[in-house]
Formats: sequence, C-alpha cells, structure tokens
Amino acid sequence: MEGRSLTEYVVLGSLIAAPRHGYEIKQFLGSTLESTWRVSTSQLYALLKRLKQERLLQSNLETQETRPSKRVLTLTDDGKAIFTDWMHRPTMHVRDFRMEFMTKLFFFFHYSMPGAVALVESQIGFIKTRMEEIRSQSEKSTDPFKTLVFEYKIQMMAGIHAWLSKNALFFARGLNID
Amino acid sequence: MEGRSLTEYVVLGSLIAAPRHGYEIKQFLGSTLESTWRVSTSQLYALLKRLKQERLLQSNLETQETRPSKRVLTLTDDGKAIFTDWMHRPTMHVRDFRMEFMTKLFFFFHYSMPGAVALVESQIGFIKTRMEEIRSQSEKSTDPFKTLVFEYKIQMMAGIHAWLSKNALFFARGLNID
DNA sequence: AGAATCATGTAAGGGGTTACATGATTCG
DNA sequence: CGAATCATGTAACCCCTTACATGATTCT
Repeated sequence: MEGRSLTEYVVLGSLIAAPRHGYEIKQFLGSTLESTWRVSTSQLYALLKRLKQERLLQSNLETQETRPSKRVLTLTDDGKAIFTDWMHRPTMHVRDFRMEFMTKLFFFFHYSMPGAVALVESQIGFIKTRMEEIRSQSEKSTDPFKTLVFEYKIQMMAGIHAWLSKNALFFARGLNID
Repeated sequence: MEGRSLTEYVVLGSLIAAPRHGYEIKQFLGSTLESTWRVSTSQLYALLKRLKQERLLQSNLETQETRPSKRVLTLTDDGKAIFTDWMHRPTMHVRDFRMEFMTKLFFFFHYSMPGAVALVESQIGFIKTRMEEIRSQSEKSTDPFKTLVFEYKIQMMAGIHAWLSKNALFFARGLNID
C-alpha cells in the first residue's frame, strides 16, 4: 500500500469518471461499495481537504438556488496518474489483499475499465512466488509455533490463489473489455 | 475483539505468569512473538500507564544499585480475569482471526496453559456456522461483484477451517496438557 | 573508545472515530 | 407536521508512529 492509504485511492477513484461534490461521493460509495467499505462524513471532508492541498484534486464552488452551495471536486492530472498507476499494480502484502484487490476489481467493474484480466494474472504470479518463498521458510523452520504460522500463511495464499484462478479471473473476463 | 485491542491482551498476557517491568515485556515480546507482532517502546509505556489507570495492573518501583530503577508491573485480579476470559473465547470476526487466534495459541504454547484443544474446537464450530451463513447469502446474491466478495470470504473461511482441523488441532494436542 | 544494553519516558503529529452544528427543502 | 434529503463542516478524543531525551554500565 505504497505511501497512500486505500481510503485515498477510493476517493480518487470516485472522481475518475466525472467530477463530484463531497455529498455525492458519500452517496456513490454508500450505494455501491457499501458492503466492502465505509467512510464517515467527517473523515471524507477532511480527506478531500488534504487531497486538495496535495494538488491531487481541485474544487469549484457552485451556488444553487434552492439547495446549499456545493464544492465540486475534479481530479488533476497528478490525481489521475496516481489512481491509474495504482489500479494496474498488484497488491504486494497479503494482509492488504482483501480490501485493496477487491476495491480495484470494483472500479474495473463499475467503470468498465480495461486491464482487469492483466491485473488478476499478475496477482496470480505474485502470489505463487510468495507462496513458494513461505513454503521454503516453513520447511526450514524448527520452532513449532513459527511453523504453524507459516502453514497458516500458506493456506491463506492457496485460498487466494484458488479464488483468483477460479472466481476473479472469470469475473474479469466477463467484463469483456480486455 | 470486544472492546479491548489485541495489544492490550498481549501486554496482559506478558504478565500472567510472573511480574515484569516494561523493558522486560519488550524483550519478552521481541524474542518470542516477534515474527507475528510488534510494539514500539513509546506505545508500550503509554499502554502500561493506561492499564494501570484502569486497575488491570499495579506497579512497584524497584531501585537498583548499578542499573536504573525499574517499575515492576503485576496483574490485578481484574487483569487476570480479563485475560483468561479472552483466552478461552473464540474469535468472532474473521478479519481479526489471524492476529487474535495466533496470539492465543502462542500463549497456550508458551505457558503450557490448558484449554487449547477446546478453543480450537469451538473455533472450528464457529467458522463452520459462519461459512454456511455466507454460503446461503452468496447463493441468493444476484450482483456479480457482491457474489465475488462472498466467494472470497467462503474461500478464506474454508482455508481457516482446513488449517484449524489439520495444523492447529494437531499443534494444540501436541501441547499435551488438556 | 565506541557500541550495545539497561531502563523510562515525552512531544509532535497522523489518521480515524463519534458527537455536534446548521439550515433549507421536499417527501410521506 | 415531522422525517428524510441535501450539503458542509468543526471539536474532541483515541490510538499509534516517529523522533527525541537521558544516563549509567558493560561488552567488543
């Protein structure tokens, strides 16, 4: 999760297809990623402020007659680049896998973005390599507790591998855009 | 992870067999749980202060001649009860499983405490039930993305189940204390 | 002589949570 | 007529991280 948190990528991702204001981002995330993911209102506005300071997005105040005025956020080129790079990079730490990878697949799915199959494939490659590393560490281990921990990691990676090859690959292919 | 964080239980667990001072706790954790787990010095001292305020432990200043004086921490009855209860309760949220369950097994192992087999068995029961719940939700789901998420959860729970039945149960039986 | 060990902290700051504030409009 | 929706925030607090502070002793 190089430097930026998942929360930041999710907010950037909410703006990749079209500008939105804070309340709209909240609604978008609440209606789509809601099962996987949540932000509180206060955190969202704080985050938007920070991302604006970092020039990943810019804002425009729009006054409305019958409604409170709203601050419409647009991604800058930097913001777009950061999000797009992230979307095509596989997850490097197994502990982040669930949230990070699922979120990427969500955006591929929701925006019909190309590259999902390639991401799934490179993620499969990464997990295979990592699994072999842990397997060899486990074989060398003499401490029974550490071995137990290694075996757990191997089991989880085997599960991820199975899911990637079966479900995720099928899902990504079904998007029919690669 | 009812209320208290894993960090708190780990610190309480470091004191269950004998009183220790802060530096000693740090060394103990660094030499045993180090692969699974870390605390920074500053966080440890802050946490000890908080646990003392909550009366889960008490401290005694011991002056030494050739060394800086040390604050020796002892668990109170409340502290002991909170740790012991936690040790025998299965983990309720899959997201906490890895850290929480592994830590419990570590303490069972390190202190040769009885009850490991019972914990593994009740954890197996819990995960089976939870897996069936998710499976039925998954079958009802029509949204392909949500289905994908459900299938991931099922895959992970199946992995946990396999590891519990194979590795963890064997490990717990090997402790030869139940 | 310099590094590591023993021993306990403070200070600043980051990121997240919960609670609170405001105020018009539109739906049931 | 009250509840939900639209819209944006502030304030306080919690936990954790990183950096800094101190100072004697013992190992290399």
